[in-house]
Amino acid sequence: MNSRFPISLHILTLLHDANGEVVSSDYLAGSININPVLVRKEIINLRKNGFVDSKEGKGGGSFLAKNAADINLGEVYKAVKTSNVLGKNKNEPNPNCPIGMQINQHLDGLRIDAENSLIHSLAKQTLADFASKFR
Amino acid sequence: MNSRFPISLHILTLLHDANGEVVSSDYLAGSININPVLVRKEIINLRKNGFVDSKEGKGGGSFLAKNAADINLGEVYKAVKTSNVLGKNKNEPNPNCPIGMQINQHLDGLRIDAENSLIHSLAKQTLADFASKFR
DNA sequence: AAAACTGTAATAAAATACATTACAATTAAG
DNA sequence: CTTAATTGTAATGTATTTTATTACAGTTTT
Repeated sequence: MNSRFPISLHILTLLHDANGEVVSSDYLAGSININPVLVRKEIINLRKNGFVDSKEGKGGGSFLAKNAADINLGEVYKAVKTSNVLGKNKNEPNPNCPIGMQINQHLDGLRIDAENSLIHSLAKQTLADFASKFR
Repeated sequence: MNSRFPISLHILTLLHDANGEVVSSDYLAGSININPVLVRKEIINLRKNGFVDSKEGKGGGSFLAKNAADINLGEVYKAVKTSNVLGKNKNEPNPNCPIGMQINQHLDGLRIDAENSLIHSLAKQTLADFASKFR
């Protein structure tokens, strides 16, 4: 598992806190404690998903592109998710085994349900809700 | 993300299918298409959790130690889970940043809820239910 | 023109996951 | 009582994924 979700949410929370002011990738990276290049890559994704926008050049940086109340954490999860929640074996199971030949379709069923529950749980909170927990 | 959940569930399904007969790690590995040593390691964990038992020596192998109707998939998940569902950054966020200093506790809150939903979703099915989908 | 940024590619390092080899210990069966 | 089949386990190697680093072109502000 990578740490894209915590990183993205950390970025969004900092941007929310900045109240519309642009924030540099160096500042974000300093709070998260990771390399600024990773932050910029993650911001590309957040931008692609319409959560943030950025300004190039001196004094540039990123800022929220939507109201924090209109970003729910389920959407954030969907925007960053790469791997399967339940894990996935990349070796094909034995097609000559009656169990092996069918298991992937049944595992997929489980995964879809599990992922929906997880997203549903996250979607109960917006970025505004999450940010309001900080004091 | 590793593939311990699919591997464990595959093992359990095969053992269920074997109707109490012992099944060798070589046979299990052949259906899953992974190395038998990995299967044996995974079986150690399944045994530790009371799901299976094994017999050493010639003609040995593993078998279910509980009724398949008494193993729910949420328990299986809990038995194999290693990583955090939402991912976790192992670098400590900046303790001098008001957001950085508090974010982990709030991420933990999210993770607990998300993980509970996921486990709850899996717990709707027992191994018997899962195995009954194969035909 | 200089400075402070973003965007992006390329490469390296570190961490994790999986595979393989090897062999001792156990058990069954002739 | 020897052989064969199996588990248990350690040690090591390989592949994959994740993160970090370096470098620099392009953009914008001052």
